Amino acid sequence: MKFSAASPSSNPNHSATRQNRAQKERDAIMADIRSAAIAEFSLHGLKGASTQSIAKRANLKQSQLYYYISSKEALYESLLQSVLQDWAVLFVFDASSDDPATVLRTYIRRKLLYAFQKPELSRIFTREVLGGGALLEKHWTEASSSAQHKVEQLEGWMNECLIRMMDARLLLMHIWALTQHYADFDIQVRAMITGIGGLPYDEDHIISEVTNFVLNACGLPDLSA
Amino acid sequence: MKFSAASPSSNPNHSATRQNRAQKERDAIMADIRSAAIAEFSLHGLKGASTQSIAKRANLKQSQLYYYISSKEALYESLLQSVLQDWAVLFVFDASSDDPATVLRTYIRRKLLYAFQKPELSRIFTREVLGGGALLEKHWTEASSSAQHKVEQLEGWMNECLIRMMDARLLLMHIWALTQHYADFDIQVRAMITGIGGLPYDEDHIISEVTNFVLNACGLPDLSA
Amino acid sequence: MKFSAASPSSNPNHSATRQNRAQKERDAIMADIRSAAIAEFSLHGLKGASTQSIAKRANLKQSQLYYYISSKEALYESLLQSVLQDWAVLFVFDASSDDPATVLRTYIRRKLLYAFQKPELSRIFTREVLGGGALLEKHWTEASSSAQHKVEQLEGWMNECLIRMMDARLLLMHIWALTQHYADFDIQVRAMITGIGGLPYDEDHIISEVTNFVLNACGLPDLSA
Amino acid sequence: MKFSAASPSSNPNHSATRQNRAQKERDAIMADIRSAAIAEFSLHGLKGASTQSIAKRANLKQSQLYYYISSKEALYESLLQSVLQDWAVLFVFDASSDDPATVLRTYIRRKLLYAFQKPELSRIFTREVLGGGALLEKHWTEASSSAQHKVEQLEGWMNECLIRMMDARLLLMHIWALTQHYADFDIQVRAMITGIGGLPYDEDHIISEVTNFVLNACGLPDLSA
DNA sequence: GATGAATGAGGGTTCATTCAT
DNA sequence: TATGAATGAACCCTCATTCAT
Repeated sequence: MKFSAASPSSNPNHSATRQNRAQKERDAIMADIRSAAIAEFSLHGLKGASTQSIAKRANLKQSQLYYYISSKEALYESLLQSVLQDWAVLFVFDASSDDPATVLRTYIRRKLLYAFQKPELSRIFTREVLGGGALLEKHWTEASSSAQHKVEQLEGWMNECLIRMMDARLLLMHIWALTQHYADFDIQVRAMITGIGGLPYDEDHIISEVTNFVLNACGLPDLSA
Repeated sequence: MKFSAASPSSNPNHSATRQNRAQKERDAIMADIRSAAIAEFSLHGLKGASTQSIAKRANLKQSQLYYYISSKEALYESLLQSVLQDWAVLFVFDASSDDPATVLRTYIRRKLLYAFQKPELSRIFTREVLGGGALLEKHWTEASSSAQHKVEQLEGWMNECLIRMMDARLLLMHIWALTQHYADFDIQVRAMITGIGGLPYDEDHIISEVTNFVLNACGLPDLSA
Repeated sequence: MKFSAASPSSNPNHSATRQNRAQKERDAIMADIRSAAIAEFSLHGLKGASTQSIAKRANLKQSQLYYYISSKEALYESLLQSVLQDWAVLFVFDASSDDPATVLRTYIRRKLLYAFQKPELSRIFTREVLGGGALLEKHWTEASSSAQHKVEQLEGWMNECLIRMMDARLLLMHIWALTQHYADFDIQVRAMITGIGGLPYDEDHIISEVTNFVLNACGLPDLSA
Repeated sequence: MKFSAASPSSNPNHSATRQNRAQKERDAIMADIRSAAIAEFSLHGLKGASTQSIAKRANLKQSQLYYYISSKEALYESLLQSVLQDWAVLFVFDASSDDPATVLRTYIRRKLLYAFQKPELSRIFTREVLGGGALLEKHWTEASSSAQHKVEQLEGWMNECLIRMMDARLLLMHIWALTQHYADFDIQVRAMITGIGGLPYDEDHIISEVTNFVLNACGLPDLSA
């Protein structure tokens, strides 16, 4: 770094390379820590997860862990922020279409895919919510206005009679509940609840079922059936 | 002790009465403990909740607590069983009617009322699920067959074309997700998510919105609208 | 306790006695802890002293210690307050006399006796001062007004030409420095400083020397010489 | 590195120059470390101060620090020795005069100036003394004989009736206590003690007051008054 | 049955120091 | 020489549970 200005390209700079490598190492370790933390926090929550377990899962000693993080709480909060940031992107209605069915279809699909791919992060969020959501308020803000936006669009469609008249805020919440469910509840648990073990829960199948469920609920009979 | 003033000598049946009263006292204390435990476990989970806080919330000393419970885990498990038992009753389709709309309406109403009245117990269940549900398997069984039952009834309705054709197991799950949501997510958090603070979330309003949502999703247009 | 109203004296009450004994036990243990803490804090300061050592010195396990105290800092602060309270009493000019020599003589004697008897407590104070005295401000207040009082009395004497004219605040401070010295510096260290080991530092001798030193400094030639 | 721009090739005497410079650099860093250590040790003591804070205050990494010191204790001891060496010089009666007043005046002035200029070093000494002074014995020796010397001179004056008759060793100690006080006790703390906040504690004023105090105590009425 | 006390394990975090590069 | 990383001990404190009275 100190030398990067001196010889930018002529000298295949030693220390810069080394630092680069070190940075990569560090990033890799940080990634390990984050994923270990996601696993542990998602299973046990902030209080219940131990830095011990997180360290072990990341192949570090407990004291090594503190070389990379400043505190358990800080680590937790940063993960929480990750979900919220991810969602700030997903929680958006596609502006490229005006058709309610299309917009909702895309929205639900995205939300579910995220749930399938990162169920653990999602669960950290839910756990936080169960605990009262004290930490959420700090990092919310942006998502809030996004929700307001969507509510208005839904209300617009209702006024144009494009979808069934209903409480738009609750509609949004229902979609949220349906999709979030597939992150929070493990395949195994879902199987238990429906009472039939070891089913082939095909993701595409779920996506289409949820989508049709919502569209029908909005008074948009699906053409696929 | 508390009773020494009541009937010191009138009743000759000493031991029986005293035992009776002791039993009542004991039950009252157990109830305190359970409700304290529900509060703490619902907020912090099994690992996160401390016997200390539970005892304090129940107006007991920590050592007194152990006269009534055998361990923190046992207490936790017994609460978990409570929810499951409660649900074994609620998770039943009313046999007195054959009309899908009526049956679903009742079912949803019951489930939501339970969510509104005992959100904390519900949350303990969700927390357990988030943790992988290891303990659930032990106490499931009965609920499982009940679910199977309902799935069959739903499929019957579909075959008779009384409700839209769809994956009955997922339908059941969607209803579950929608209703459970209102137990797990506090009013305050729901407000945050929809982005509008301090709304008057009328319970009847929610019940009717959820019901209409599901009925429409099942292809049963509501007549109330 | 619950029964103390019922039979105040007829019944040699069991639980009351037991509680009394328990209280004594507890007081004895607290005294052990305090004296252990005084020793450790006086040697190593707040940061440097470990709860481990304090516990060991008080014949307790580390976790037992926390049954009696709420935190290391709280224990430390309570000791600090002790000194200040003690001093609030000592740091007072005897009102029963108007003679400067007598008043100063008594004052110095008291201060030195305290230094000889509780040097460790005194040292905790000095250590705190060395660290900047952040905690002192919280518990000061009363001593402050007492100092102001004394300053005024000294100035009164000066105006009446009973003692030499000088900066009264500094005079007070000098007395303070001289007396405090005998608490802070161990006999052994004092010997080192004056360069002669193992002297018979007779307390009465010191008291009279310090007193004469101050009286002479105030322009009050001692009659004893 | 920092010097690579200075004289890259002009001077043929490469290694010698570089070594010279390196030495200077090293000395500069050592000075930084020492002053950082003085600050930290003076605030928190040996146990309480962390190599971390020392390194940071010296603008070094913690591991870099160990190129210059062998251990925290060694660093501490070397500082302690510094004070003692400084004092071996100051703790000396000026031989150019025979007049007690002049000698004492000079002595007190020097001691106080040192206290005002290097209060932190002084405090490290006091802290060590409070802890029992174990480390002091190792590095004492020379100061000891110097004290003995002074005691004899004081006793000489007493025998010649040039100053009041008193315990010479204690007289020396009193002077020491008075002067040391102004190093150990911060202006802020002194203000607290006298009960009047934010006063202009003029150094010259203090020097003259302390001097007069001692001279009067020795039976040498000051002429300045 | 109730209470204060005991206990050993564990949890989060910091520290002094060393090592490899 | 400088730097990030490693390490094991220590530190403050809390916990679940048991015991004696």
